[in-house]
Amino acid sequence: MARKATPARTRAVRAAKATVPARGERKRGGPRAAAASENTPYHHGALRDALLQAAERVLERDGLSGLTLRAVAREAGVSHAAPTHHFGDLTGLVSELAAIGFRQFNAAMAAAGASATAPLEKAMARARTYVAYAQAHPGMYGLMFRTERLDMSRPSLCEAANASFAGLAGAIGASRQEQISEQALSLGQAADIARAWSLVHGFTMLLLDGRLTDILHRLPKGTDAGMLLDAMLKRAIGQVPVA
Amino acid sequence: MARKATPARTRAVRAAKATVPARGERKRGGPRAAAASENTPYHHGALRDALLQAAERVLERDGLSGLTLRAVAREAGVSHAAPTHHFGDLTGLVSELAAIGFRQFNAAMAAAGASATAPLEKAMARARTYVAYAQAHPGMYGLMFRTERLDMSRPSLCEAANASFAGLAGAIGASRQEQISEQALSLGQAADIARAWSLVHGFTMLLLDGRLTDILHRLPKGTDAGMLLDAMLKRAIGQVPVA
DNA sequence: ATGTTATCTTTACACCGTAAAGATATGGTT
DNA sequence: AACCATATCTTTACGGTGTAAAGATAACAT
Repeated sequence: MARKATPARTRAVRAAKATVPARGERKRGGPRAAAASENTPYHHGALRDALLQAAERVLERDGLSGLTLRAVAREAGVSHAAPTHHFGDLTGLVSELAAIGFRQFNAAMAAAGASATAPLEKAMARARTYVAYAQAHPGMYGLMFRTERLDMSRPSLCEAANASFAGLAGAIGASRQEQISEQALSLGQAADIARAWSLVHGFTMLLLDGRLTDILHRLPKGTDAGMLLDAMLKRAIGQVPVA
Repeated sequence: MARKATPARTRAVRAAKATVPARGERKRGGPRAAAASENTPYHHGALRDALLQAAERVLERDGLSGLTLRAVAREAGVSHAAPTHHFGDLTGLVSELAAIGFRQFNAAMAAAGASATAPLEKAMARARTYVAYAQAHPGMYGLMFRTERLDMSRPSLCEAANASFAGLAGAIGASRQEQISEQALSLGQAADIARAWSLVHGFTMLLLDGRLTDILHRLPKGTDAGMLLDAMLKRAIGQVPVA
C-alpha cells in the first residue's frame, strides 16, 4: 500500500530536466559509460536483470499475490508496461524468476552434497539443505512448485528444473550404488525417487503452509522444525533410500 | 470465455415481465412455494448453497485462477455483488468452499478406513483414497492446501480441517497401537504423523503439478500413478507407520 | 548523416475485488 | 389491514490488474 500512485512521475521528472536521478547508479559497465552520467537515461541499460531482482524483492516482501507486473515496474522505477517488453507477459516474468530460483536451489544442493561423506550423513545433509532453502526463500519455493503460472516450455526454466531433478536422481542412484539412466527407469528406482522427493517436498509444503505448526506446538518445548525433520527421516533413512 | 458480458440481463428480463426463468426451478422446499411460480424471483431462496455449488463448478472447470467472485456470480445467474453479501469477500467464499472440500475428503477417508481390516491393507487403502480424492477433485485439493487465501479462523473451515488431521493422527495412533493425545505429542508420534502426511501429500502435490509425468513416462509402458504410489509405499510401509 | 531497430512510455480497454447506495421481498408488530 | 425493520439482491462507482497498440527516445549500423 506504500507508494500509492506515481503515474508519469519519472517522465515528468525527466522532462523537467531534474538532476536527481530516479534510477541512477546502475552497473552499465559495458559501452556508453560517460554519456549522461547522473540524470536518469531513457534506456536503462540492464533493465531485464533489474526487473528480475525487483521481482524477487517484491515476492519475498509482499508474497505471491503481490507479485504483479505493475508492482515490479514500480519497484524498478520504470513504467508499468516496461516488463512486458522483456518477458512478454506475467507468466514469462514468473517463469524466468522461477528459473533463477531453481539455479539458486541447485547451487545450494550441490554444496550440501559435497559436504558430507558418509552416505547416510549425505542424505540427511541434502534433506536439511532442501528444507532450509525453502525456509530462507519461501516466496521463491512457492513460485517454483505451487503455481500453475509457469511456462515449462521456456528453455531457461526447463533446463534449471531438469537439472534439479537430475541432482535428485543422481543422489538416489548413488545411494542405490547404480547408475540411473536418462531414458528408462525401473519401478524400484522410480519408487525410490518418488519416495525421497515426496517426503521432503511434502514436509516442506506442509511447513510453509503452516500445516505443521499445530504438531510443533504440541511437542516438548524447544522442538523446532529441523528436529522434527530429523526425527521423521531417521526412521525412513537406512530402511530405504531418501537421497 | 463463454458467456461474455450479460450486465443487467436478469434485471432487464425481470423488468420486461418476461416469462422465461433465468434461474427458476430451485428447491425452495420451505416457505412460499406458490408465490411467483415460474418467473425468476428477486430473492433466490437458497443462493448461498447455489453459489458454493457454482464455485465448485467454476473451480474444477477454469482452475483456481478462474475462481473469481464475478465468475461465480455469473455461473449462478446473479449480479456480481451478490456473493459478497453471503461471504464477505473472496477469501470468505474460498474458505467456505475449502471447508466443503475437507468434509468431502473426510467422508472419503472414513469410508476407506472402514473397508480394509489388516493394518497394512488399511494403510494402503487410506493412501490410495487420499491420492484418488485429489485426482478426482484437483481444484478442491489445491484450494485446501496450496492457497494462502484461506481464513483458518472461520469455524467451518477450522473444524473440517481439524477433523481431517484428527483422522490422520488417529490412524497413526492405531498403527502404533497407542492412543494419541489431543494435547501433547512425543517426538516419535509426531515424526510418524509428519512422515505419513509428508509422503502422501508430497506425492499428491508433485502429481497434480505434473512433476511426476517425466518419471511416469520413463517407466515400463502401462505404469500409472497408482502403481508408482503402491511401489513407493510398499517399502516405506511395514518399516514405519504410514497411516 | 540517415534510416533501422531496440527500448521504454503513454494511452486504452476489459476484468477483477470491494464499497456504497438503491430496489425488492420477507416477516413481525401494531 | 397497514406499516416498518430487516434480509436479500442489484446498480453504480472506484482503484488495481494484465495486456495490446501506438508514440517517443536512444543506440546502432550503414
